[in-house]
Amino acid sequence: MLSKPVELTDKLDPRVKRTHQLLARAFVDLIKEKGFQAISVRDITARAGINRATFYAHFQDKYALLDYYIREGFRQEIDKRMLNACHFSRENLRLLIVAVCEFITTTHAHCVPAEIKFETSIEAEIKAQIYSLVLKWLQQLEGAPSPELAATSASWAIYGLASRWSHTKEHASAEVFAEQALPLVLANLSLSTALIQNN
Amino acid sequence: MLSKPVELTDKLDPRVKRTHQLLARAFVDLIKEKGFQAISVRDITARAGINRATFYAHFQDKYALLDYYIREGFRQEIDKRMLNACHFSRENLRLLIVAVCEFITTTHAHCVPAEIKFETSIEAEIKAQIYSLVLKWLQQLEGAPSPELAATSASWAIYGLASRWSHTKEHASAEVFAEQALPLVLANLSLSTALIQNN
DNA sequence: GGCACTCCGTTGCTTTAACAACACTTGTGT
DNA sequence: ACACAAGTGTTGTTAAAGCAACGGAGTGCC
Repeated sequence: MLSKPVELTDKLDPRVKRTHQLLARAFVDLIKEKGFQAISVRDITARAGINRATFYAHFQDKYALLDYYIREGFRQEIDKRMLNACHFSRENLRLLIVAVCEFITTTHAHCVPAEIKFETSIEAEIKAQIYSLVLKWLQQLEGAPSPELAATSASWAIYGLASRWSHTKEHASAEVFAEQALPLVLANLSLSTALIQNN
Repeated sequence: MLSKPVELTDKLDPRVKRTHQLLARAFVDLIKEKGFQAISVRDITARAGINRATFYAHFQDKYALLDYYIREGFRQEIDKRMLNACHFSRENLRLLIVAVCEFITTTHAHCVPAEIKFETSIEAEIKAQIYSLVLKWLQQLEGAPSPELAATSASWAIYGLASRWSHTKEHASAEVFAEQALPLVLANLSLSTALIQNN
């Protein structure tokens, strides 16, 4: 169990799915109430109606649950826009930026201010997922030089831009911002525009 | 398991509680959509995310689930008004009538018209619970003659009145109706008014 | 210091749920 | 008449969750 908390969503024991859901729901509720640091594993399991020993059968500690929750949340944000099934395009890259913006704002709504663990976990997880997604896109193109470097710079740039956007008072909509950010990210990708399918 | 679906609410395996809840929730949703008759056990378990074999570990069939759902629903309606913890009084009897009215209206909201199985199950279960509650009250008084007969007539009268009320177009509020019905029920109880604590 | 308290992470054992498979009944249509 | 689907109950086996209990670590308190 400890080896693979990687959700395949389908074909997974219904009991496991339920336990994860219940824990995650109790977790976010408690975070809204007390903040992440103040929460104990006892709190989470009591709220979820799950035995404490069962918690440890699924997650190493509350930090692992946080990571899991963030990972799954962002993955769903990606799936919702069907970006995993798609190829590289200007439009899909734009949607990816929007997805990052929206995920950051929704998680910030839950997070009591200045909980660094929250921020750093989000950053690491989102960048990792952006990286692997963009890398997959670039590898499908086959004309791109050093896709690893390009994916790295893209993931950092996208997260950095979205983070700055979210911390800006009175920021524009995610859609508008994405249009602004898009050329910068495309530049970072250092792709000849010929490779990019418009729309 | 088949012997005791009597919910004690507390001190019950969390897994059992969850299974019951999930089944009940899926059940009412499906009733709203298709009506009771059209539902199969497969439908319920599929919707609830519960294995079909597990269903049969808890309930004999969908009729048993219906009974369980009604029983629990009305029991909660009683608990909500703390009538189980109380003694007999004019006010508590009034609250009991209100509880019956409200329960009937909420369940009718779920029930597609003219499903007799629904109606008859509700009637039987509610009357039984009214009976045992009123009987307990009367036995506490100790001055009441033939409490069994009195409780029987009260349960039939209360359900009958409430049922008539619910089927009347443009009926008054349950509170108003309860005030009307109260003297009739008290008469049925054939108690000397001296025994009744006012409020 | 000693004491009470709370949380942590883990263990052995028990209870419950999942799952696949089975024989059986009840239509439905061709 | 026959296959065919779809639902019903039931079974044996396996995996997950519950549970009580443990030692250990930190915290406050007198």
